[in-house]
Amino acid sequence: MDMEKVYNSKNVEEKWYKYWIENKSFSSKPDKNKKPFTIVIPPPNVTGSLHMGHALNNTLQDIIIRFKKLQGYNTLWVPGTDHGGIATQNVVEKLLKKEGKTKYDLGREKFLERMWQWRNETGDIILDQLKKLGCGLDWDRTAFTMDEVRSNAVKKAFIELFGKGLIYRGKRLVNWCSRCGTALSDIEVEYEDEKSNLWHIKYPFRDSDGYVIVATTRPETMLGDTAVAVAPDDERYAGVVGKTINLPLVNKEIKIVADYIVDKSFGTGAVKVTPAHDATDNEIAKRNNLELIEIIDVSGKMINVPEKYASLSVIEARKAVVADLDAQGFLVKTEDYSHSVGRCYRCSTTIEPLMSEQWFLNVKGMSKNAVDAANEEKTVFVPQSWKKPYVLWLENLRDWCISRQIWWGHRIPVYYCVEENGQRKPGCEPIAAFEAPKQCPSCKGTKFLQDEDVLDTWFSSALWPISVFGWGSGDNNEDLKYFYPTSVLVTGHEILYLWVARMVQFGMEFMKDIPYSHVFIHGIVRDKSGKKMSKSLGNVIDPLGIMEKFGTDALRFALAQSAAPGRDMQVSDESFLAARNFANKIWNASRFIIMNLEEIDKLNGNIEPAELADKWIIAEYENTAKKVISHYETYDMDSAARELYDFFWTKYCDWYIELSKIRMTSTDLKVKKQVLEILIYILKSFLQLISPIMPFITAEIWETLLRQSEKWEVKSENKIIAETSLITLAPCGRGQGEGYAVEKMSVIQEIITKIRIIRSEMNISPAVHIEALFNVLDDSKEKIVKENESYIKQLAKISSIILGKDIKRNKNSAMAVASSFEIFIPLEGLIDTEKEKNRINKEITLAVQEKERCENMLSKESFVSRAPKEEVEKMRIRLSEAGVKISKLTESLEFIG
RNA sequence: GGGCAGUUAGCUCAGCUGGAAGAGCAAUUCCCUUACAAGGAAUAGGCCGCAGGUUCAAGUCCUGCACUGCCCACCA
Repeated sequence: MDMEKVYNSKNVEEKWYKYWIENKSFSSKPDKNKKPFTIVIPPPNVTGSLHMGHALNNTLQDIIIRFKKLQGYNTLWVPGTDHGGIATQNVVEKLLKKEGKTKYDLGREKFLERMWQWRNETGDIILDQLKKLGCGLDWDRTAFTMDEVRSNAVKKAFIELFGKGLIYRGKRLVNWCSRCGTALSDIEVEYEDEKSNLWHIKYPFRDSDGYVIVATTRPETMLGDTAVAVAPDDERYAGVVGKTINLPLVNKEIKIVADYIVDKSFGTGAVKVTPAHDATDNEIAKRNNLELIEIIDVSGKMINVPEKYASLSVIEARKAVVADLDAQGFLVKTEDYSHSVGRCYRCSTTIEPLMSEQWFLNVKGMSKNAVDAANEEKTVFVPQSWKKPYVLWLENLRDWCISRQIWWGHRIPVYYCVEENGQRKPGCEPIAAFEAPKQCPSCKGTKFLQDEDVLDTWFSSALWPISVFGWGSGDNNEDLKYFYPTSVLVTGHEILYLWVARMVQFGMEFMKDIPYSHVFIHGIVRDKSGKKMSKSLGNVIDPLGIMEKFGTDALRFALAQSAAPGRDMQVSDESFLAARNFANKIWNASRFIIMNLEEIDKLNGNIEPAELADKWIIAEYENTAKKVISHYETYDMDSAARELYDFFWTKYCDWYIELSKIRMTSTDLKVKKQVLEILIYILKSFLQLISPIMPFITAEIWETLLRQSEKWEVKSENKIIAETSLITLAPCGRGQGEGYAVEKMSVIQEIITKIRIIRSEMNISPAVHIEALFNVLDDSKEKIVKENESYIKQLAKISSIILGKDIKRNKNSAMAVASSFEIFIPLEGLIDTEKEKNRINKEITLAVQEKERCENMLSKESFVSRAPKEEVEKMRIRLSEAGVKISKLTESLEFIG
């Protein structure tokens, strides 16, 4: 059996993923006899390349899926990608630009061909990267939001909503990105603070002297002003409401109106109203029946304005208007001012609110259903704190602008009956249908044109949990019945509204049921200094590089370990290094055991705890397993990872394996076999428990271990760790009732530690075995030491032990006081008296502090009378132990002289 | 403006329903002890953000404040 001295992740990872794929380890079909556990992946964009956020998100999902599989569920994790709408179109447009072309040069059809070509060539890269990450996805089910099945779902959804009258067309103020040339929904706008100015402009009355001063951050829009608004209760303007103003530069008559939304404490208390280019102003206009003048067009150029400003860009117009206002004496002052500006979430271009004819989805009913589901705890948030903002958002939702003026996406399935020349016939209703209708129901015309717009990419994303199971393509869908609703959605909070809320809305609308019962919201991965990772900051850690350098299991473990639900995390090379070291520790502990199996006959799995350490490690393990399982179930991956780390390293390796060496070197193979059975039982259990986090290394060790311990006579289905049920869920039971083992063991551990300290501080070489004498202070503990002398000898390098009462200290010896023993280490010629004095003095200081603390507490009548009896008793014990310690230490100090 | 997190060792973070401050990394000392130097044994390092309150007892519960970060908002 050759195991390399250091864990080599590369070969192992390739080997096992290939094995899993070949054996269809991740595929799942409806099975009435098993409970399903289902996750659908948040589909990465086809433009995506695996970043830390993906790595975290998918590692967490994989941990859940693999854990649930161990628990015996019929698990399914559905993979797929999102076509990514604007983002993807932008990428291809950039490529065209390098060739000196625009999409218009190609035309819609050729451009889409180009898009598909690009998608087919590069769109699956991220899926391959998920394979490297070890994700147990059922690849036969790979879905794409624009493939045929998903497109059918989109059409079906649109047609249904259209039929119910929930989708409608209207001209409204929308968020417009002039670079992308499309409308955006409210949440696709990102606000960012920007330094700018607040311009104070004089608006003179038309029929009398005087003026009002308005303050604005957008002076150019004054060209489209149709009113000035003031607060109804603003005394400064009490007399002027209803008066007319002569709009400077335009020479147009506008009214002064009163509206509650105006905040009299801001600026001058008077607001210029540009209904066609500002959301608030638009509402003021509606309430006051104001005229709407569009002065900015879809390309961001000025229109319907005096000739000298026409066709200027917004920024140019701003400069010109400010200059002219100033020249004509209307500009009162210019203040520095910082305010937030909306930007396109895909290209960062400043968003221009403008009037546009778009498709909207009325979301009121759906939102209410989604809110109810949350309030009835049908959708449970982890952590719970996300429920409130989620509900609040849904409750204040405006209708969703679902049309986009781009080409890449689901074209709106609405057909218009047209004349031969392509003109829409005014009397005929638009028809929503899967395909172009044959005949117009009203005019019997046969020529149709499809709507030019495509749907918001999030429309198809919202259908994802049902479309991946084929909703919209054929009836009697077994998959949908069996797997829907899914079990949990795992996502970062940045798409809670953009995506999560909408899936719930659509799920309630089309399936009358929530899409998932749990929403597990994890944090964002940040860099070492707490900054969000981004290409522009250059602080990105590439997960692929980490996998290459430290191994995939190390990456996964490090991510799991810092993934407290709902909290952002910082990762750095050090955390991956530590995880890599842990993987290596697992590897080497296993290697030690496997090496020792060589001369042993096959093991049968009979566990017979023969001595204290056996009972202790079993008790410790079962305790750990209980906690870890509960942590997995509550998505506390960080706690699970930490618990496993601590158990394995500090309990199993540092103590149990070290102690097992006593029996391991025994010439009696029965003794050796007995301890190996336990070593392997614990190791296997541990490997299973941690396998959801570290699937590769555990699979490799599992196989090697079974091959060696059972001499290949292992049932084939048991070879694969992921395909066995969790043995830890059925503990052997030998650890039960052994709580005392933990206590007894701690007596031994304390003694060993005390001796180690002496060795370390006295600089005694580990090669030198020394003598130890124990003066028993507590009779009840004497037996424990007597029975387990070998442990002390082994781990503290003691050659012989003398145990008894009234044992006195030798000259030239070091001493220490453990809770129930005085320990003497004779150090003829080795002792450094000064050092020993210092050490004992230090101990005394600590003990005195302890004693004072206890006395203090016990002297308080309130404590003694009010605290629980156990606490008072504990304090008394502590006091007496401290007292003994001090007297023994002082005694020995005097002894040294 | 509203809401939500966080503030514990030099760094990254644990500390459950209140009862003697923990881990990893970094630092110091000693050790290649036949699983592992990607390791072992030990050491040092903390007014647990600040101020009050509840309690016999507060890192832990309550209130206020400060700072940091995030989300939301009709920030002219």
